[in-house]
Amino acid sequence: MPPNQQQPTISDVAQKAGVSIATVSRVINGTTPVAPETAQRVQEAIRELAFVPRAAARVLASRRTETLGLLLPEIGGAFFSPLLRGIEAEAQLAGFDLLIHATSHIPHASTPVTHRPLGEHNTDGLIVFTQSIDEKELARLDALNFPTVLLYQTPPPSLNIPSVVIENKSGVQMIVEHLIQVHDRRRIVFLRGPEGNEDSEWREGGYRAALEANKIPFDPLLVGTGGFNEEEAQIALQEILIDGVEFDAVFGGDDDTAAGVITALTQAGKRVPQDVAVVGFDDLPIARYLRPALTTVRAPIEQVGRESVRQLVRLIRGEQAEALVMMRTELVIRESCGCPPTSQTPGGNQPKSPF
Amino acid sequence: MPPNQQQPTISDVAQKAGVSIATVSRVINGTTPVAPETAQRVQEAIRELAFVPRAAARVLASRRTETLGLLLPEIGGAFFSPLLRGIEAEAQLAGFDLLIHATSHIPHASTPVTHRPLGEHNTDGLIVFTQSIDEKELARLDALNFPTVLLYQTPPPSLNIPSVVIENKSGVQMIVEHLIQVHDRRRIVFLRGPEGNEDSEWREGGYRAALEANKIPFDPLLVGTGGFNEEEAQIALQEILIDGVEFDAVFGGDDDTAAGVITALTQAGKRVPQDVAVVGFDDLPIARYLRPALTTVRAPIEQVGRESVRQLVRLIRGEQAEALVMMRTELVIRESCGCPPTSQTPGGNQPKSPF
DNA sequence: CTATACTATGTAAGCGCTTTCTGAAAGCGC
DNA sequence: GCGCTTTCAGAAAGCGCTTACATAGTATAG
Repeated sequence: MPPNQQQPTISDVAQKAGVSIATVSRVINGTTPVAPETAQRVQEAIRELAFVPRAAARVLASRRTETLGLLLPEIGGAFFSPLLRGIEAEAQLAGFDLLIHATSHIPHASTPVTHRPLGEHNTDGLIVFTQSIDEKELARLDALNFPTVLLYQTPPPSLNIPSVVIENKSGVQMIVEHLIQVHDRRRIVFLRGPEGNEDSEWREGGYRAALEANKIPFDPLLVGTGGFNEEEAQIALQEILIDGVEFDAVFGGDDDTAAGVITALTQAGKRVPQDVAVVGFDDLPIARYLRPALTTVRAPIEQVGRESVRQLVRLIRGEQAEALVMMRTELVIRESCGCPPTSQTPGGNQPKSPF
Repeated sequence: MPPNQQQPTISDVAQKAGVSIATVSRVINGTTPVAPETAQRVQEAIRELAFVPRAAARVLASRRTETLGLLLPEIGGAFFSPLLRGIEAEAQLAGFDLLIHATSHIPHASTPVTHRPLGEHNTDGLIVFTQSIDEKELARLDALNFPTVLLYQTPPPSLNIPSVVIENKSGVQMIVEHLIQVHDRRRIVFLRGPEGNEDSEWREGGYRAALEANKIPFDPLLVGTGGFNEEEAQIALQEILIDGVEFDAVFGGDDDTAAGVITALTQAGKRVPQDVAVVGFDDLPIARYLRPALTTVRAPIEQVGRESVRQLVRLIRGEQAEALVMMRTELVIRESCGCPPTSQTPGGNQPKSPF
């Protein structure tokens, strides 16, 4: 059954403490000094009645929601754990609640435009992950001057929305040059991410730059599409194998891609890294568990999340935010590139959940 | 800068459409039939003004938030990805928004009791993950008759809150008996989860039941604490090795524990599974990547999430919810127990993220 | 001792919706 | 045509807070 007893309101507290509701409000919010003795009485009344202010009423009256919205294409997947952790932690630090919405569900045909799950009507600002809303909606938010920060995506040219991204190109260039210079690989396969994914394009840029810097011609036969997805990558690599294309290394677009690649290679009887070196991008937890352990580029996912909240909070406070924050990436050498195993404790370099 | 132009309100729409605000409200909510022609005019006005109703005002007036709250001890960690996915998807299906809050941050000393992040003041119901709030708060919610569902935790005896859990005991018994009967192991280490964790207690029950059913005496020397955490488990197992306790198998309390165990064993020069068989619980994505691939118990984490939302929605609608839903678990045989490798595609049995 | 300035608190006007109540107009049977 | 029901729409009363403004009481200065 639904809640039966009527919740206490601010008037109940006021009555009990023998003050006006304005005073109760002031005690709760600390907006205006209240005589210590009065405050004390109010606090007691609050405690005795177990009074919790109705959020909707505060929001309506104050026009502040104290809530941040996060828009994602989906919420599962290893990638989102550290991202969510960072965003949640930083939001909490700044005193904001977090409302999360995954956009990629089948929309009910009946859903009217008026029922937007997240927006200016219920949050103070929005963090928008790449590929979660369309450009039109983005333009609307921009026109409204509504605090918005993009994640893993730069704004469309016409819009002026701050964005937080990672240094894809130089990170990829580092790792591909490692394959070329340290391991003497020259026929390096690259598997792209999903269509239209900005990270993927930058990573391809890094890949090409590395080739060029080492005077290796770009060969379109060596490029496939792994969709940043393990199964898709596995299939893509199998096709390349069937086509008989020769190669001695693979740069998967991300770690999931690399995982699929390793599976495909192993199944085809190729040894990793002796026959084919494999490297990824992201340094997800699985990178350490793959055999051989995956050489990859560490992207500070949790930090990216935190940073996006920081920028958003600045926007909400009416301060200036950085137009673009690009987070440093870092080469993580393990074994799948052909380097010898390190003495590093296999299980000791990532924060883990107790569950 | 903050939003500058004033957002349109329901009155603007009413004026533009030449009707009263009541009519606009009726068109938006479909609560009362409105003449098709009038509705049309209203819809147009809404579109032209890009009107989105202020959530706070609706909530305040209607006393429904259409929002579900999720309370977690923390939000990172591989375990939470499928859980969040399930909860988010099902909440969306039921037409609820999702407000998420991780409780385990360092609370500001200044945080007043009146600023509860999630509760009856801003949600229609709460999903409470184990170890995220204390019994007192739970009792308060129960006394309020506020729709609440427990996750991975049964209610304290005095309270009557529905709860969704997994079948720990029989799952564990299956896997431990597999070690005993199929692989002839008799000295099996068990590493407990965090103090007070209910799952861990049930898993210990399953472990003991398996021993008993096979007439193997329980040996306290074989029990340690892994805290459902990779590093802690690694250290715990190292200590058992140092103590010189003899054993031929390990049941980690969960998959993370098993990962730490495998690391510790490998470092100590033990072969898995020849010298020591290792099994886990949960079937997290990493289970497939460990070498040897981890034999474990599959817990339908995503389904648990979905089910908890379903129960909660029933509660919110004033319907009866199941006092306890216990989800089936399932044995997943891979290689770490000593079984031969299967032909199963290593990368093909878990939904994965494209990122 | 009065004018001035605070300080602590109360009064009351909304915030933008939903919903109950009411009434006008239209449809219906006879 | 007359009273009845039915349909559609408006008026207005809140929902439970915040906050601008008013006011009483008290301290400070001249």
